[in-house]
Amino acid sequence: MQTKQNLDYKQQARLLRALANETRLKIIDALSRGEMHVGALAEATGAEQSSVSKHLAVLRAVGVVDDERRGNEVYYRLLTPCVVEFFSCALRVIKERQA
Amino acid sequence: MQTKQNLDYKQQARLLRALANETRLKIIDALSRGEMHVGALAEATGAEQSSVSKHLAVLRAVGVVDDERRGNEVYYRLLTPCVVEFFSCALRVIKERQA
DNA sequence: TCGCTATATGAGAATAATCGCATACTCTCA
DNA sequence: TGAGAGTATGCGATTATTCTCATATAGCGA
Repeated sequence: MQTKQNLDYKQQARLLRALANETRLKIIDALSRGEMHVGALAEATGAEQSSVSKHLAVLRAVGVVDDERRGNEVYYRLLTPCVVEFFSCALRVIKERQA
Repeated sequence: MQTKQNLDYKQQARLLRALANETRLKIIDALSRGEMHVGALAEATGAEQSSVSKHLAVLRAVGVVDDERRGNEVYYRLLTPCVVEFFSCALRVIKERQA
């Protein structure tokens, strides 16, 4: 029998994989300061539009972001701000490693 | 010029990639309850010894775990307990997504 | 030293992630 | 309806990740 625990590991890994990309981290960081549309995110991250669009799809698939079309543009926002807390831990780990 | 920010994204992504694997999550979870040697981790995770050993190398490379040999066995322990905090957020994201 | 146990490492195959380019889709406005 | 802007998607090439099996290394006790 597949335990509930195992399912959690699978889903957690899936979420972490979604976060484990430099461009997606930049996107999340940008969105942590407020919603943005795709073009602005492309500019903010320095990545191609189609690439940003794909990264956003990954983040949306795991429920980290949300999108809303307004006219021609599609605005994205961070659904789960606690994701940003990840990074304070990440920075601590990185700092400790350097020490 | 490569900014400090960009380096941070790169390192954060590296750390997240190290965490983004089901078996490694199981390992971290097991270690959060106390140090364990490789064989015990293999049994706890249900993965092969050589596989566990490689996963441990990945975690060690990013500074999340530490190892110490005692006789024939090598004991691993979690260096950065805050990593476990990741998961409360992860679970929240997953729960919110299901809602 | 020899045999045994525990762990680590290497090679190769299979799978997954990423990127760039081209193109399709969607909405607005004239 | 047609043009143009903004966004999404499909495809192929490249690179990264993961697994398994075989082998190497390290320490133990006889």
